[in-house]
This record gives sequence, C-alpha cells and structure tokens, in this order.
Amino acid sequence: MNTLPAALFAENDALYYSGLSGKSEKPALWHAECIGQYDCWVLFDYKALLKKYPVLRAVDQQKIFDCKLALYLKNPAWNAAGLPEAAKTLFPEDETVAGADTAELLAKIFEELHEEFSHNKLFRDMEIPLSQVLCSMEEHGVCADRAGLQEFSRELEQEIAGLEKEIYQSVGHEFNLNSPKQLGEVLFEELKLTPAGKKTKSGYSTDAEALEKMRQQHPAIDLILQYRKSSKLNSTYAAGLLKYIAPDNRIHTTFNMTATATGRLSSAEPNLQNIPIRSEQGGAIRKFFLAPAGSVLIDADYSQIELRLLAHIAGDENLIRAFKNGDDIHAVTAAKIFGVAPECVTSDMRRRAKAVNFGIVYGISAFALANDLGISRAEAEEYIASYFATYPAVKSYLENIVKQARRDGFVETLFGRRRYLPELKSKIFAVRSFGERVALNMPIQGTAADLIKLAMVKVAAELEKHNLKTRLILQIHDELLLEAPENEADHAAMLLKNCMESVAELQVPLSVSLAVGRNYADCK
DNA sequence: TCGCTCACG
DNA sequence: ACGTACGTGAGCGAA
Repeated sequence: MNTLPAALFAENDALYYSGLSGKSEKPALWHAECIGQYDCWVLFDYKALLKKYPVLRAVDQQKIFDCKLALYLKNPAWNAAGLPEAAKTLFPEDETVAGADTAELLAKIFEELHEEFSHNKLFRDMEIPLSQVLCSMEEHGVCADRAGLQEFSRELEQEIAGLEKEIYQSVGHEFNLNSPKQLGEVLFEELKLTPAGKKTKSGYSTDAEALEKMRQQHPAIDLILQYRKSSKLNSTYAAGLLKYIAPDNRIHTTFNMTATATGRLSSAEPNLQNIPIRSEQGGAIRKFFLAPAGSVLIDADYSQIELRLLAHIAGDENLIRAFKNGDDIHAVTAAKIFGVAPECVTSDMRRRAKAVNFGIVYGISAFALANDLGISRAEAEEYIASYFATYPAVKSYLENIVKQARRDGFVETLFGRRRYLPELKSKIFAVRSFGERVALNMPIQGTAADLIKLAMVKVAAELEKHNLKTRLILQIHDELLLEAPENEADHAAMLLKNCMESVAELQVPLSVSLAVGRNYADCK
C-alpha cells in the first residue's frame, strides 16, 4: 500500500471497497501489490474511474494497468461492458469465474494480460494517455445554446404537425407515420404504389432511397420524405440534445474507447459524432454549439486521411505523387479513369471517381459501385479495372492483404492494432466476402484512428506545456474541435495543425484544414 | 429486444 | 452463381 498516494486511500476508502464489492457494471480498481511483485494499479475502465475519482490523476500513468483496454487491444471483438463478461470472454472454459469477486477477476485477467500489454506501445503510449485526455474532454463538455435549440425545436414541431396534416389529407386517413410497417401498408396496399426499393424481412423498404424513386407516383411521398427529415432533426437533435444540456449549459458526451472493431472511438449519450452537416436544414443544428463568451471554436480536419494512408500503405507511386503535388485526388483519379486531360474533368466525372475512391477504401465490389452510381455492373467493372491500371500498387496491396489475412487470421494497422477475421473461413459466400472487405478496410480506417489518437495525446500535452487554456472538446474521427480563449486562438490553431500534421512521417504529407468560428456552423 | 430508418466519418 | 459497399449510435414501433 505504500506505493499509493495517501490521499487516494484517506479520501476514497469507498473507492477501494467498491472495487471489491463486485457490482459488475461499475468500474473497478484494485491494487496489484495484493498479488505480489507488481508495482501497479490494476483496474477496469481507467477513464470512468478518473472521472469518478479525480484523485486517481495523481497516480503515475506508467503504473496504471487497465484490463478493459488491454482486452480490447487483445481482441476488439471482445467488447466487455463489465468485469464478469470480460472474464468469461477471456476464460470461456473456466467455471470458477462465475463465483469470483471483482478482485479475483481483476487478478486473473491481469495475470493473463500484463506480460503482453504492460509495455505495449498502443497500450502505454496511446490508449492509457488518451484515457486522461478523453476524461477531460467529457468533463469539459461543449457549450450549447439552450434557448436557440428550444426555439428551433418549436419551429420543427410546427412544421411536423403541418406535414402530418397534409399527409393524412393526401392519403385519406390518419396512421402512425413513424411506423414503417403502417406506412408500407398505406403505400403498397391501399394506394397500390409500385415498390421501388429492396425488400426487408417484413415487406418492402420505405427508406429514403426507395421513396425517392417513387416520388412521381403520389404527392404524399415528398411530404413523407420531408416529414422524416424534420422529425429526425427534432427527435434526435433539437429536442433530443436539449435533454442532455447540463446545468453548466454544456453537453457532456461519453467517448467509448472499446466499442469499435477498427480502433475508432464512439460517442454516446449523446452521440456528438453525428451532428448533421450534409443538408442545409440539418446543418442549422450546428449554430447551437457555441464557444462561450470570450472564446472561439477551432475545428481541424485531416483532409483525405484514408486515401493518404492507402497511398502510404500500398506504396503506390502514382497515388503518392498526386498527394505530394497537392492535387485534387478525385479529379486526378477521374482524369485517369476516364482517360481525359485533368483540365477536361467534368464535375460528374469527379463525382464518379470520388465514389470509386470511397469504394476502394470500403473494399470495392462492382455490384455495390454500380448500385451507388446507378450504372451497369459491367460499367462499374470497367471503372475498377481502370482504377487498378492507374494505381497498380493499390491492386497488389489489396490482393496481398486478403491473402495475408487468410493466412494469419487477422489484419493490423500500421501501429499493430489487430482485428481477427474468422469470417474468411466461412462457407457462406456473403460472410466470406464481408471478411475480405473488412481485411481491406480495417488497416486503413484503423490506422487513421491510431493517428488521430496520437495527435490528441500530443495536442493535449502541447497545450499544457505552453500553459494555454485552450481545450480539446470533441473528436469526430478525422476532426478535432477545440475551444480557445480569443487571445490564444491563433497560437492554439498553429500548434494544433502542427501537431496533427507531424504525428507520423509517411510517404505522403498529412494535411490539416483549419476553421475558426463563434459556433460550430461557422467552422466551415 | 429487434428491425427499420437515418444522422455522421 | 453468389449479392454487400466500411465504421458507428439514437429514436421509434412492434413484438
């Protein structure tokens, strides 16, 4: 016990004992000295414990061993909410696990994992330090305009009520518009409209893509589409976010570090990684995310990070050259695919090339590309063939990574984060194909996730080193949002951009675009 | 609890 | 011939 800060025990006896009392979903803490030679804290969910017991910040990070994070690095498919689940996952055969208390479970898991992860770089230099950064971000939160959201929500409610009325008039009776089942019955049985979309288990799809195609068939369709948009906007974002504004006028999300198969973070309660931007009506929500008086928001985006990583990982000279030149990558790809001079690329050609680029990162198939672009499969195949002719090293990389994944049973990021792919052994074609696409995608998406995590740790350390009051507040996969006092905004912005761009030396430059504004909508 | 739908990167 | 684009979380209705 003498290795612990006295305060932790003096002030937080409850901490120690609650860890032992064994409520499964609660974060748990245990001191490894109890099991002998290890001078470290063994715990489950470091970030949650930091939040609950701020005094834990006084403990040297090097002496922290978070079983939750170690398990996640061992296998990201093991997303255990609590200790008992974690133990069952790690020791599926072991029946003693069921009756064990928290301390025993922690000791068992620790003994299994400490050798592999105590000095692991992802664990030590990325996830553990990131826990502290994320904890601060969650505690700090993002400032929200309560009155503005209330007003916006009222407007949406009025619009929704009007649309409802019009729709009921148009189809002749009332029904529950929020029920896909009832909507399907109205459209396809009563009104006898021709389904345009795919089938679902319970009937024909009424999703936006299907309804778009049916617009001509009935005047209610457009109204329904608008109803869906407005009601989503209100229920999830306007009224939805209002519920999360705390007394400090800020929204405090929770970042989950062990939720995804690729190494990305997720954000929940509320999810602040899916705030609308693509539509004008939706983007209005961003006006209500504010910088407090005297501060500004700084938004930094990695541009094309996944394609840059593809260039680096595949080592494709043509792709690398394009990024070194600072070219518009979709336009360059369009010129090559369609065999025209770069200055002759039309916006439609660029749009198609962009879809091909996305497809490559997702694990391309002619079927899906054809569907996305509304072209024939044969045509999509030609696009893909031209793409591979243009970027031959990408082609061989994609072939090799799948072979390697079949051989090893897993794929990895540049930093060694692993994802196992049992799907590759499936006898079912669709399952196997899925495994192949994941083998292509995970190293790229996962490396991007690794890079921004490292950048966050670096940015937080630099801000502290320079005694700046600027704070990280959100991470949205390839984007960081900061809150900066006006008088240090320029300094913080430069520091941020430099940190993000220099986080790794690759064969292509990393490029970060900055935007500053009084609210999130102005950061464009 | 699950399926559908839809918001984001 | 097969038939899915990769990764998430939330709200809602229907069991």
